[in-house]
Amino acid sequence: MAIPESRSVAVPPPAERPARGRRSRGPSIADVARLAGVSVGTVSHALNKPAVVAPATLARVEGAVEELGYVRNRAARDLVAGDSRTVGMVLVALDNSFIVDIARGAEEAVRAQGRSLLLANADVDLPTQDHYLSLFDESRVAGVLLAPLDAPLDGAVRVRGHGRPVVLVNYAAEGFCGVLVDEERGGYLATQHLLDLGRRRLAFVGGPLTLSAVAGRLRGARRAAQEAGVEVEHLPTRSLQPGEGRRVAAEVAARPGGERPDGLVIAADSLAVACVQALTTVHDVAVPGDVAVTGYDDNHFVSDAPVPLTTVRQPGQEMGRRAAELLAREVEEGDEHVHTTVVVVPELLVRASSSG
Amino acid sequence: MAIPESRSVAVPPPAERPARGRRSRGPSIADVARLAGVSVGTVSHALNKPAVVAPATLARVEGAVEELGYVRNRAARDLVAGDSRTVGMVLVALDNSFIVDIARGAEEAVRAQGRSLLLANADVDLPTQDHYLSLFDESRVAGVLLAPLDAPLDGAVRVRGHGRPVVLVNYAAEGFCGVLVDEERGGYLATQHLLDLGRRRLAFVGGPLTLSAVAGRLRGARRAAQEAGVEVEHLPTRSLQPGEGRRVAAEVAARPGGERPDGLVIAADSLAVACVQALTTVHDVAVPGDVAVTGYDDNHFVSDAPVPLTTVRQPGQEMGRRAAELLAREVEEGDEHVHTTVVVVPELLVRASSSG
DNA sequence: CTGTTAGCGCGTTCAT
DNA sequence: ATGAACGCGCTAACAG
Repeated sequence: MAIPESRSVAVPPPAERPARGRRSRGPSIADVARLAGVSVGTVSHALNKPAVVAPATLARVEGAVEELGYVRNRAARDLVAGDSRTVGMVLVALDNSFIVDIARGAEEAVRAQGRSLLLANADVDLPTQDHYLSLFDESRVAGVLLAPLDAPLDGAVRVRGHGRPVVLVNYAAEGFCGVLVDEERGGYLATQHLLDLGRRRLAFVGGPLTLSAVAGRLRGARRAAQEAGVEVEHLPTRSLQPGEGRRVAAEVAARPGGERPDGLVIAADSLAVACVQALTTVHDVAVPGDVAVTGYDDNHFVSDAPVPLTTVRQPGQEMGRRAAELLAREVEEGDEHVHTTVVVVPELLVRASSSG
Repeated sequence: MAIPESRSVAVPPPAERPARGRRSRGPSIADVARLAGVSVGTVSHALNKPAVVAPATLARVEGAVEELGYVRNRAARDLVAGDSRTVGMVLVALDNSFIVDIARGAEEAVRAQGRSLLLANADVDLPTQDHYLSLFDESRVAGVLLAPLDAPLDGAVRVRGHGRPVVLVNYAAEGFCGVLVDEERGGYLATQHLLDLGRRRLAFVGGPLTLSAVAGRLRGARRAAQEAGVEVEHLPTRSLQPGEGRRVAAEVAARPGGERPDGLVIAADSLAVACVQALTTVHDVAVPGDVAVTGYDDNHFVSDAPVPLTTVRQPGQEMGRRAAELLAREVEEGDEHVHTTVVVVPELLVRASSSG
């Protein structure tokens, strides 16, 4: 009699390893316990408070960990612990040294707190910024540092609403701790400096004014000028790109001598370097002889530029550090926390573009 | 009769909220289920595959989520899923545009894969690099991208040993997928270019040669020269800092006319910009008239430099993208994966420092 | 379509 | 000093 077909078919052996492309889960604390001949509780103790476990068992556990290549599972640990020692930081972009300085300062301070800092690059895209904010939120990080784009803060508000501390860097908003740089003062310092040099026909170059930093710098320039009893003309730009700097250079050079500014307060180094280069090499206007120029940001290249550029340095690293400290405080204080805003002051760096 | 004291003491009410400084855990899926009047399974469905749940219940669940400010707990989700859609990237440093380009390319490609990219800055410190490698390892990320410092790869080897894919960027090592740039070719291109210009007394500036990238560029320079039947002198530097560039400039300028190189292949823009500036402004040596110069890296500032610098551009963004693609493949293929090294080619950008 | 339930890996009592 | 057992929040599998 024929064996029923359904029985004659060999049962496929259980897959030795997971399906193709699937990664195995790796050894767990239970595997370690089995190999070491102890219980999971003991392994956990050996891992977290080695002091309370007998040296002999400790050694056996360590041996098993080594042999198995065991790695602690952070998801499980965080799940039971209910909190995390990781801080998330979302950055508007990475391509300028100011932001990078902020990140480095934050990194240093966060590590000093015994925490770790994970960075996410929003790359000047609001949806991406919000994506990473949510990722950190869902990951239950201890807190979030955000150097946001100049745009609505819905994502940050939501995270904050979930009770997770969020500290803003280089951006002002109600309901958050924040670290700001005194933009107004930066504009004031640069302008004051040109006035001290005896320059009187001043222009502020930069835009659009929807960039709040630029608007602040312009306000500072106006205040300094007003105190000296002179005017500051505003030469607007559509962006902070070098091309706009070259355009302004041409515009300035084209004016008759008496109407041409003898001092330019420029809102960004990118703009300023291009402007100076165009002025000196194509329009035959001397810097600082005919026109003294200040930039803004102290980008890493401006001291090695053709005409080293006088500029306003923003203390990025300090800002990162302060932000991390504000965050730590907020984590510590919980609900009783009251928000604080730290304002740091920029610094004028005098170089050849204005020191003639 | 006196009531026993132990009974007369009012029992302290259970703490309304956790102890000071402790953060509450926030609402869980169970809270949502309770409020919506459904089971946790249904909530999970509503969250993950909304299609299979009745519109009415879906709405109730969404309402409850909204009202409670519920946030998915990624630790728990990853724990049960056993895998993660996050990729970790450890960067040797953030302060140069090449690395940042790599990070941006990687970010873009990783997002396109439906994954997220988290960055960690090692800040040129090996323990920090290893710390973040372990963090990602414990977090069970899908894989790790590493742009490492020029140092032993123990940490990466360990992570790899745990079965987690690690792709190296800008570093060569056995047992890993990697993306490299052909340094030798970069040196060759720059040197060939100067030879095409008719320059015959060539020098290569840079060091130390323990930097493998610098050594490769020098090899390429030597090969190009050999093919043309000329020699390349090596002018070593102790670092790639601008100061060393100025030092070399002085050294070159001090030589008698006949012994002075008429072509400089310089191993880094930082060095080259400083060298050119010193040559032209302090030593009265014309560039490219007396000496033609090439740099390396295409740092963002060299096109706006005094004398715009001819340089070798490394396709950072492409490298990041390729690395992310290699990683995705390795994640996909699991154990059957065989390591691949992608070599991308640099590109010569001719500018004024050599185009006279 | 919805409810129930069994783990995922770990830290933590509480006994022993 | 060690072990057993519970629960963190969630998904998947299955039962209804």
